[in-house]
Amino acid sequence: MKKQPKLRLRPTGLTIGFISERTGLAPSAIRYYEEEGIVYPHRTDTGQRRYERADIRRLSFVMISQSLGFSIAEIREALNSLPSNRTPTKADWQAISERFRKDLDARIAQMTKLRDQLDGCIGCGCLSLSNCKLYNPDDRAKSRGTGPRYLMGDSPSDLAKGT
Amino acid sequence: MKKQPKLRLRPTGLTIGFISERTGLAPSAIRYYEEEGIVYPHRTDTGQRRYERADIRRLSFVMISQSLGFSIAEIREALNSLPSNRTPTKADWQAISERFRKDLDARIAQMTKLRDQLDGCIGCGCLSLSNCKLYNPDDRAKSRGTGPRYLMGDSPSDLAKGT
DNA sequence: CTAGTTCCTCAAGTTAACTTGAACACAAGA
DNA sequence: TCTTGTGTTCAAGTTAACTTGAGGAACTAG
Repeated sequence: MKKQPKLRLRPTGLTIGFISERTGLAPSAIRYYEEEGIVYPHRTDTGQRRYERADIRRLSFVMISQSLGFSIAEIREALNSLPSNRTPTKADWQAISERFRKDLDARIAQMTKLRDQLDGCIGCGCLSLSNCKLYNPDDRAKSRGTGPRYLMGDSPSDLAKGT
Repeated sequence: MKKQPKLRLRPTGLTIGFISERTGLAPSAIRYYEEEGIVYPHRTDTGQRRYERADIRRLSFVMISQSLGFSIAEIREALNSLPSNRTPTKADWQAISERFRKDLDARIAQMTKLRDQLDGCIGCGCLSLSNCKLYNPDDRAKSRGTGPRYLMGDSPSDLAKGT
């Protein structure tokens, strides 16, 4: 039932379908990543995308990073630190991994702290008070959420007013 | 310049503006939480919402939980375990806090594990291989993301086919 | 009583990270 | 050659968690 992948490679490079199979990403996602400046395939004379082997690793890194909670923007920024003139080496990848590791460490520490405060604080009377430790804006996780989520004193209007 | 809050309470209950000031939530957010089944204020005969003091704590819990990464749906589910016939006690709140703590513990452990694998794995040759530990679906953080994010073998079509 | 503030509803916009669909071009195999 | 199978673009839909705006109604202060 399963079609043999057949290494669609043609002298020009790897097709999007091939990349899709190897990474597990949908072609639409891979095209989206191109719009987002994460991969830059070249085109055949008829306009089809052709990728390099290094792009598989690039996209794999994206997937892993996302599962760790990083946004496309953060990932793009990190990838920009890779050399553009040559294929990234092991050391190049480890350098950017290091940055993410630090961020991860910080987030783990913060969550641990919040978790420890949760037990003591949730049942206490301070829950509605502004001086509760859980309310300390510094201790709050950065809003890694979705839509317009302008948490206290961080609204666009405030920024516009230049306060 | 700042208006004295004046405890807008009226025999009927607390107004949305008062709740908004105490929690820091925008009135629009509070109304949204009502749609989402998180608070159920009663109405005056002219249709205005009136809240109880316990709702402040309820909403505070929502904010804390969100900062810990829980979704509205999860929070609503947790809140549903609170007694509806009486004002929740300290013990009630601690019970639901306990559930979230467990979840937090698990997430921290998972992130720690991923972080530890990241160093060794990011630079190795396995990044593009399907047997890399970082690719193990079980080890992947649950997609807590936003839009349609049907990660490998979890597409709606698969579910529809009843696989 | 009138002005100003607060509240109401409902529809539509926002962000992120993609997916889905239409309409069409190109490529590969029998 | 003819038919699938892939590939391309572009517009629009999706989810979550809200915000913004329009157009009114009601409460409060002076």
